[in-house]
Amino acid sequence: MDYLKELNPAQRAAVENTEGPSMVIAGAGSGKTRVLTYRIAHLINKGADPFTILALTFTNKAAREMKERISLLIGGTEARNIWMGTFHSIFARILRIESEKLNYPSNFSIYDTTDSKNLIKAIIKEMGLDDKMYKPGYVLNRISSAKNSLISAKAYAQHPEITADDETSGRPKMALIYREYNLRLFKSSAMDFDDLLYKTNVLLRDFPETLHKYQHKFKYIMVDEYQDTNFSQYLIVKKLAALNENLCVVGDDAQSIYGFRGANIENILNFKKDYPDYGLYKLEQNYRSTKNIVAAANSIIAKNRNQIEKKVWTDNGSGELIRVVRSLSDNDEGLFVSNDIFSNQAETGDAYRDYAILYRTNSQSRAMEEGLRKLNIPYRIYGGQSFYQRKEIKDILAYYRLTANPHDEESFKRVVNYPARGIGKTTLEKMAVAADAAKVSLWSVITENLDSLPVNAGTRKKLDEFAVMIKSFRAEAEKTDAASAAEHIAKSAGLLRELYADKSPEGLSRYENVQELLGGIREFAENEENTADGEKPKLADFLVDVALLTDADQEDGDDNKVNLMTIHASKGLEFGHVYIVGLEENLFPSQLSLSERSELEEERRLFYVALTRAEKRAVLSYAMSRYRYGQLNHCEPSRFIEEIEPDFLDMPELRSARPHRERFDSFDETPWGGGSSPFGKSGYTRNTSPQKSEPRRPTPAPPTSGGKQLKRVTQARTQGAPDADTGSSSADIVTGARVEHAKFGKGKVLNVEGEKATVFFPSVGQKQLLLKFAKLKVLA
DNA sequence: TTAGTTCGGGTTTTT
DNA sequence: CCCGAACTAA
Repeated sequence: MDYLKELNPAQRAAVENTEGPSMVIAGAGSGKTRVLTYRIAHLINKGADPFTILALTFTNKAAREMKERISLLIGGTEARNIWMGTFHSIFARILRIESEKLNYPSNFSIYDTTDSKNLIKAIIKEMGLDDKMYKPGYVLNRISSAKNSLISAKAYAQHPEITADDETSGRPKMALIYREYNLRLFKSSAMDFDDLLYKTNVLLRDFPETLHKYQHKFKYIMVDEYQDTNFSQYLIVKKLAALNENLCVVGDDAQSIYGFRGANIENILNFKKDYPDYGLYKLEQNYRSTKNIVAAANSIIAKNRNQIEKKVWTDNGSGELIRVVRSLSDNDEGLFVSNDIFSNQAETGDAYRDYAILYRTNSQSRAMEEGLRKLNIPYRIYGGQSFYQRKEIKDILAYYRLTANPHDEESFKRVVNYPARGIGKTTLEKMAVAADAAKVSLWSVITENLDSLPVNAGTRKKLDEFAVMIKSFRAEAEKTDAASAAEHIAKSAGLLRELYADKSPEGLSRYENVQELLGGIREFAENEENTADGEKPKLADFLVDVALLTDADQEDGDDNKVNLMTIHASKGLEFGHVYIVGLEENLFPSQLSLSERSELEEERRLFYVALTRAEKRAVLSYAMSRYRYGQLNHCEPSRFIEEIEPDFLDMPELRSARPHRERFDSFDETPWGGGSSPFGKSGYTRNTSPQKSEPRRPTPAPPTSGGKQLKRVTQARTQGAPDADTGSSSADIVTGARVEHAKFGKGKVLNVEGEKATVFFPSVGQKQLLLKFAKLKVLA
């Protein structure tokens, strides 16, 4: 029991009180994972059977890491038997066991978001609805929210408020789409992500003996990241825990960032209603970050209204102030951050893997990547387009899925004519009509009713050949292991040949990706953990989990690389040095969150999460202009920067000058700084400014004191590659010069300020252009 | 039926 | 700017 000594009193209480309901409120960096792992280890040490422990985590990766840590604590291989995983993967597993109760085969497919959207798209088309009104993404969101609130298609159609909503928004057919969508999923023997939870609820509701079975089985239940659970998940947990009530939920309301996906903070706030005699444990000591970071984070989260009272504190040193830096553009931001990592790394000797760049949206990674590449800094991007989302991977997996479950409509449609075998749109439409009329799957149409399909003999033959091929794959997959079957199918279907033929760089990378997938399957097949009764796993076994894997679940490797990811993806991680980039209004907080207080608060929690990832150093960065839809936009610094107690910030540039005597706000009409604006001690410039709620920030101050920031930016630029070829050197572009622009035609330069020029074009009027991007040709 | 091209529309976050 | 979808030519 030595390990108990490694815990502080609060942690230890949470670990030792294993009986009865308890809630652990764990501040950022307070050793939440430690508590969970020690608690489970403790249970096992006290004699609990690992098979009776259910631990629900947010990601597969979290589950895997926790298992490893538990193994280290208790030794042996027992940890392997704990039921630990994400809600989705654990209940998919249970649903496969109990599938026949729900009239599903155990090898049902799992549709990912893309599959779901495609299906909805097809339905909307078949119903002859306007796809501008009924956007697949919107429709899926709506259905998803319904499912996560356990509202069936029938209940949806009868719900007065919901239908009224749909009516007024001009989408009266929503309920019908929902019904048809479910029907089609069922016909395909498929479930979408939300079904995995929804159907589990149905199972536990309609089959009391099954509920009892699992209530008895799971004597101890633990839920990580409880603040991110939705109603559907909440109810599953409540039902399963009802018998023993040995339920321990762990979370932090301040880190709830999945509200958009139906997560419900109320679950945390309401815990005491369901379990009045619960034990409450607050972990408030932060072991991760410096005092400055903890205090800054506290000051930010204090702006939120709804929260459980707690005070996170730390014994760690004060550390550096949090630096705030500004760049001219998104590209400059990339250069600055890379440069700063480069010099800081050289100075501290810390490993590259100790650095993270966090952003709000995936699209921001590009500018960062470019900067890092220029300095030859190794980096790794998490998320973005997940490996499993890539077209070539989805294609090959569709073959595997179809092999395991030929009724899978989305997989069928994806591969029936890939590689091209002359089965085109027209044929597919006829098949869809036939399938709908007979209320069967597309597969049934070509295997059972092919003769009645109104197509010519040639097409019929092609369809039959396709069916024969898939059947042969099924036979192959039955008798050999996953790796051999996977390779056989990839080859026989003509996929590998197709990809190999493409010698373009993208084609090459697609081929490599497929090889990587095959390698992964080989590894899976050789892994002893997956062998059952001395037999190597089958292809179907590989497919069970693959739909639920995401990029974040891929092996980390020991690569020493700078980490790039969205803030969402960074949850639960920590890094010595954290750069939070793109801190601009409308980006972070996102434009879409500004209308509602609750959503703005979620953005703020997101910022809190980002900041609390940092151990010793945090840098906040924003740019003054950024490309969006290929267009340059002016940006304002994020309100979150202002919301931090200034005592914890090192923010020279907000008090000092912008580079040169630049004046970005175009209200100022004076061409070039004749009066050289005396540090806009408000009053001068405020006239036209369309003030928002916030007071206007004091405009630029003396050029001289801006040295620090200025130097960084320019240095970044010079250290990067020499200016991209703009046709003519930017030196020629001076005030008064006549220039030509590809789009706007001829114009006259009114003003040049550093990177930026104001040019007048007779065609479109006055334009602000960044010299680096606008390929201006200087006319004699 | 397919391949190649233009066109229009879209970026929040993910199991 | 980048992608997919619709459109157009073989």
